[in-house]
Amino acid sequence: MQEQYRRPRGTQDVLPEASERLEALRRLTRGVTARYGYGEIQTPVFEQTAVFVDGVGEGTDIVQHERYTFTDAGGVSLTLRPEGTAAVARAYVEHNMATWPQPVRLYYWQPMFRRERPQAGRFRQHTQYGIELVGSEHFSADAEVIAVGVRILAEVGKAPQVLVNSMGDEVCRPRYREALVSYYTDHFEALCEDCQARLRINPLRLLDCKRDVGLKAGAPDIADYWCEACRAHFDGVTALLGAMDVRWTRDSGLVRGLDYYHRTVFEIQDPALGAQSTLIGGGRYDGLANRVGAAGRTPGVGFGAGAERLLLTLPPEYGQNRRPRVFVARVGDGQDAFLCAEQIRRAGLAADVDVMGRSLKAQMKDAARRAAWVVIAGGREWAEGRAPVRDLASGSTEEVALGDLVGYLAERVGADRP
RNA sequence: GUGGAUGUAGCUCAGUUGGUUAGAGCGCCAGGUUGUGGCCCUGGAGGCCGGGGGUUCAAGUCCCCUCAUUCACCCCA
Repeated sequence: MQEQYRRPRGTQDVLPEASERLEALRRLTRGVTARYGYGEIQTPVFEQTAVFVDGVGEGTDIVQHERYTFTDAGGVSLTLRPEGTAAVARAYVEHNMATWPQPVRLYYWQPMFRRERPQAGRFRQHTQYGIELVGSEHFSADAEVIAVGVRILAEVGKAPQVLVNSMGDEVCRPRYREALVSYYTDHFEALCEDCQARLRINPLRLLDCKRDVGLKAGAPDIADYWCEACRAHFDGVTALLGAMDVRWTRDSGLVRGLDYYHRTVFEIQDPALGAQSTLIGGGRYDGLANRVGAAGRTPGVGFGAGAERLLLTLPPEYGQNRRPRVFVARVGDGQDAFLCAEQIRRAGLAADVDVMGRSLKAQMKDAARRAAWVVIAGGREWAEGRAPVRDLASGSTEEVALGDLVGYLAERVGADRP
């Protein structure tokens, strides 16, 4: 086959079935989030490039290699949104949300763009659902955010395991970082190529190495370097998780790649996904708002969840509640059928009608694929004020007076009406 | 960006040591039933065998390049 035009690499056409799944998930997240008091925010698909460069951090992969950046006709550098938090922080500052009653609870459901090499569960455009709890420094805010993530997964039938860690703060992180660098510098020769680079660029990520040759075990643990405040914060968060019966484990190697993270970081994974196992990832970002122009200290916690990735872990029937529809089959010229379908729709039910000019037999065949009930319009019975209504599941046909037709169908299609 | 695997009909695949007009199942359309689906039967549409180049009398089959998909690394949702 000759295909001249193809969708860009790593993007997807969301066809009706997938669309329904996505929409079902969106409804679910919206419902859960609303119960926790979060309001939706929608930010532009693109921002001034500086929002992400300053917000996410110059040294991160996201801004270094994965940006979709362009210059518009006015010479302004714009970047397609690669992640949600920096944009929300920008909006928080721009709209003076610091003057709103604190904390401010926001959630978003938006497409994100990163120029990565696609693979299972990783796309160049994906939909991310995320929440941000801005304005509270208290550990219970972290626990609430994690609870929302756990709740979402529980509602789709998962019993999630939460990985938590603390990256420390401006007091203790530098001390730890120093210890880590000195430890790995002593073992420089044993490090893989990537890790030798990490040592310079982002030493904390050394802990992430998957080709570790046993160095990790002897590496200093950040928990031993936490200052009193960070330790208390971590204990507070995990105590609340425990009290909620959330299964959590501390992962001393869990570090997130974005510069704005501070103290709590967490991930919720699903091993079914292979390499891209992180369903939800997030943490606390107390300094972020300042990076994008906030005057005072504006703490915050949040997470992002990949919608398509989450869908990959759900059974195919998720979100596929096929609603019974009514099919109006045509006998004769078709005007009766066409108008009958209109009547049914006006009553709030879903109805299909043949627009192919097919034979009755072909219409029946078609109806069997897309409907649960068939009304035959325009024939002998119709002329006498009745219509045969066939139940495709049982195969039985009943004749219904035209005046009662809509009511008859409404009663049977009932709760399944769209 | 790096490495591996895979590209034949809408889908899943077959195509023998390179050899005439490239096949199957499912799906789709129509007919068998001038007014009735699911089973069955018959017929039909639909392929420059991902693209380009090369070797050969001859290439879906061999070689090179390229593009795409996919898995892993990297990174992340």
